[in-house]
Amino acid sequence: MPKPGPRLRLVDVAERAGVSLATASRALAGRDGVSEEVASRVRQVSQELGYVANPYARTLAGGASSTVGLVVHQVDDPYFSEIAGGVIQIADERGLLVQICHSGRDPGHELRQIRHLIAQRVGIIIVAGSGYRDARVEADAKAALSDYQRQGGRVAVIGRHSLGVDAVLPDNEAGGRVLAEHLLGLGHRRIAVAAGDEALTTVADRLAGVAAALRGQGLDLADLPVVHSAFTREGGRAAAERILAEHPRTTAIIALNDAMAMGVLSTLRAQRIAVPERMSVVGFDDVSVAADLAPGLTTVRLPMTDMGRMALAMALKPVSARPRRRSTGHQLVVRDSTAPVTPRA
Amino acid sequence: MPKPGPRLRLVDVAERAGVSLATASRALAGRDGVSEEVASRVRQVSQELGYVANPYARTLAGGASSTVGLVVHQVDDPYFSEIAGGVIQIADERGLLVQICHSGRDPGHELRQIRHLIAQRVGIIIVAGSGYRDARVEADAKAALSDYQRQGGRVAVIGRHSLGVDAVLPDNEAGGRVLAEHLLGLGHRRIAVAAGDEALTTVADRLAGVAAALRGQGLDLADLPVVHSAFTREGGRAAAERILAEHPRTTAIIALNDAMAMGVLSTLRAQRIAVPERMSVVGFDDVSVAADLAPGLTTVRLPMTDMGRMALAMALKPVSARPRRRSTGHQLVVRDSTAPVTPRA
DNA sequence: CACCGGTACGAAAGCGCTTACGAAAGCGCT
DNA sequence: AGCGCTTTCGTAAGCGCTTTCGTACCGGTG
Repeated sequence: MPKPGPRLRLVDVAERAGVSLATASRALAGRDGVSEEVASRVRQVSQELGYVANPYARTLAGGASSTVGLVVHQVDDPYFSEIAGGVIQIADERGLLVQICHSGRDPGHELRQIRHLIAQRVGIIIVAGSGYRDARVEADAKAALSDYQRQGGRVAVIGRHSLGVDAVLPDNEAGGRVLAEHLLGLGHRRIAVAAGDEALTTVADRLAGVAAALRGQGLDLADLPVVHSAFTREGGRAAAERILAEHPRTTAIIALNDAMAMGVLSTLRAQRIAVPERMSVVGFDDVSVAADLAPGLTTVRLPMTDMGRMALAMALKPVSARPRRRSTGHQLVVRDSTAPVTPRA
Repeated sequence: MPKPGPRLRLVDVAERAGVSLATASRALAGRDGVSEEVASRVRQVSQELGYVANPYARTLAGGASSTVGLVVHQVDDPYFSEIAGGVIQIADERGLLVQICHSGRDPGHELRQIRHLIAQRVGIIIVAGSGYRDARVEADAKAALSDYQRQGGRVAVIGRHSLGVDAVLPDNEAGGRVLAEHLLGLGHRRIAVAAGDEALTTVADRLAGVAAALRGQGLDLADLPVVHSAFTREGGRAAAERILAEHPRTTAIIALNDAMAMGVLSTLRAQRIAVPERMSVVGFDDVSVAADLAPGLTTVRLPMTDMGRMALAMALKPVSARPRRRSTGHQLVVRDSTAPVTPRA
């Protein structure tokens, strides 16, 4: 919108510095072919005048777009907003701008967002959040992104392995196993799982970890109630209600993320079921509020902020032949929502 | 970054539709001077080919930048991420992109962010979050924004009244009053306040509301402990610790936002002080997790998502001569963190 | 039938920047 | 002194779009 106005252009800076437009451009871009003396003069004049390049002109002319597009499932979910916080930290340091797009947990919309970012020629795209088990969905996204990379775009994903690009990967399976082992170690056997949308790979992976831990004790996940519902607080509430109704003797609930765990806790509170005395509950992610719930939630910590930082840092590095993968640590955080199983009345 | 590549340009669409570049541009922009027949043909071809305009070229050529810059104090604070959610909803509907900038609660950095967005020529700027009581800070921000408006930029602010632009304003004072009245009504007299950064107008306004309610009962805020600390969970913890140490007979704590309330609850839990039996606690904002805390937090609800939506909608409307103000509703939500005062041992 | 106002379209001029490409100047060498 | 090389800088050609201006053509009028 802003009309041309009397805005400062690169020519103005160049004039004031007594050099040509081209030289000024080179000097500010830090390319060589400019003597250090001239370069520093240009930089200083630019500083004094408070010059800021017009990014539209810059990008149009073939320079790098300094915008990073971040695609998340849901902006107001703490898991994603903590990741966004990390991305924004790095972006701020490098003078990049972050555009956040919301896919609303709809793979179709997500693909549209990605395509739109590409068409917009943002310089970097980061896709955060679980992949989908539907191979078609993943193939479409992969195709769009590798096309984009071929044109020089930078990409990194978080928590998604099937996209053929640099990825930051938490070990969801190990996390699930740790969680289940913790409960098994406390003596729980009647364990139920409040799982998120079945279509998500993250759900499948965490579930696989749970299954592995159970097998270690000679148990089979198939014998336990696994209720799939939305990967949100609301979904957690719904899942807990079903678990309580259909499997009243359950002594522990594994929620596959903290949002669901919060829903589970809320249902338990509503039904006046004491946690951890009558029911142990665990979550996954350790979003920052998890510590402040009552009882404090036992969960597996993922370093979301770092994950965001790592993803952007990876995307910024020179592209390598084959996709890099960095796995994040994870760590069981035991708080007050779990306790040894107690003999029931 | 993306190299020119074989991307679809407007010329391509124009050619395929058998019209000139200029006509195609007009047709897609919906300006008149194009027959409906030609216009719909162009639109259809564009659709078929999946054409997306290059926003850099478009903006450079003087079209409206379709980016909205959203400046918030802290991205990973639920208060702001819920606002962001609302902004993004509207932006998505209109095909706008949202750039979120993080000021880190530093007025200097905030001003830099605003200036940067202006220099970038984003079409719309939304500034969310409390203003500062320092007149210089507000004057600088106001100057930058009105300059921007003079050049055709659209602006709206949320929760800030001194910037001379369209604003969405919650009634912080009334909210503070309602909160204090609720506690007074429950018989509390030894009330402490966990207040945020003194430099923030929001803190001052909410405090003024509390003071007004107290006056209604013949009490004076100056006689009560008001502990200023960061407007965050961490700040809430610190404030609660000081309150407990210095005023052990306190029976109720007013936290001036939910983040602080969560910190307060966390400290109380650590010190094994039962809420609401031995201490009532109230917050402000009703962020979505407030309902899931234990005990459920009594607080004043602000419609954050709507506020984000309203702000963008206002900014999008044709500019009016004088700044518009829309006030938001607020509503006391009583949950389980407050109870009648009980005689102390 | 010449004339005019209006509408539908095309040609071309930028927007502010990056980046070939080429010119000029400095250097060491023969 | 003359040659080729490198370094430093200026000239100019776009990037893909919007928009001004001008042209062609329409129907209706005198």
